[in-house]
Amino acid sequence: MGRPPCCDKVGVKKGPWTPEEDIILVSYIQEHGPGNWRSVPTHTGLMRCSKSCRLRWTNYLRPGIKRGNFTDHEEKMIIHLQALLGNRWAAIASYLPQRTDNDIKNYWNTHLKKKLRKLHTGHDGQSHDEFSTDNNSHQISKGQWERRLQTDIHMAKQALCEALSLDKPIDHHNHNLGESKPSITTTTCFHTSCDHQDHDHKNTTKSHQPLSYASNAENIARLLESWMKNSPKSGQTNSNPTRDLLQNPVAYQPNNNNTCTNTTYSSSSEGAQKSLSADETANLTPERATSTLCFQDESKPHNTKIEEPVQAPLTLLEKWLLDDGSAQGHEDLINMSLEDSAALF
DNA sequence: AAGGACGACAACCGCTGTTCA
DNA sequence: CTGAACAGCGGTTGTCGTCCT
Repeated sequence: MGRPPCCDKVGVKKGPWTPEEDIILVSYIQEHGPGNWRSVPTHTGLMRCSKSCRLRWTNYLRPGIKRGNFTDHEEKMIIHLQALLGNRWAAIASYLPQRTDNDIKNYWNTHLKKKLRKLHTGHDGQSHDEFSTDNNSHQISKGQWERRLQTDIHMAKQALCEALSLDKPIDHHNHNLGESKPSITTTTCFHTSCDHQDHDHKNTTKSHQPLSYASNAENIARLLESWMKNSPKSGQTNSNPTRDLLQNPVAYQPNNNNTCTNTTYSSSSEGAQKSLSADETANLTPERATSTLCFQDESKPHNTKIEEPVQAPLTLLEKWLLDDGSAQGHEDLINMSLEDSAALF
């Protein structure tokens, strides 16, 4: 009955990951793709819990992750999305495909919370901080839940309508939906979202680099750099894929690798997609649809169920999601003042 | 220069919903 | 149908680096 245990707690290593472990993990995922985390520790010999492996991959090693400084644009996105969605970091992260929920959460807790508190204190001299859950949550909770309920109903209706209109032509921006393998579009997608996100931040050089696996190679190169510093000789134990990767990262771009299919790698950015419901996906703007659809995860079967709707019932968000001229809506959202977003609650 | 305070971030913990044997 | 394991998520903690006194 049931499944075999995930991992026995005895002898499981904790704490920071070493570069060696990272490389082992990446090598393994290179060959087998993400997913089936349970088998990862046994197959790799890593003394880590499968959960830890998954987290390490999703939060740090997977392709397409942008690390380091958040741009103003991203910052504004986070602030407004947090106002709309609350602390639903995964949902927020789905709007920032290159950032992980953990990253966003950390950034919020360390930077933005403070920044906003300061800003609010500066405004009227007293700190009524809607972002510290203590003060305001009681006041807003009722209305918030009512709105959420309304949205749930609305989204459910919408999903039903869409489900019933089967002959309805597929939305122009969903042209990728039927494709089983997103393939090289991953790169394109990243470019698209990059270009959009960094519209006004052209001096953020890294974000314009080709992403797909190259981005991961960037990660690996980084970790290897420190690894080499620490223990140069241990590199000899690497598996071939890793060495190949290090010597020729381009060879590990999805198209060039037989064992690692396009799907495997483009799918590995599950975090980017995971929180989007079918509805959301269906209503995405072209660029967002492209950038998210190519993150379909093979390890995570197509999610046909209706996930929880975005609990941002607000016309602005709906407009953003639904409008043909979504770019404008997007900008509206970004340009919305903090007071506006706070006023939504 | 020392050490305490603080900030940043990676990783862990615990809970919940889903999947599978 | 049941229960164990998986996967995902948000909150919290631990550790390391930097700043300040």
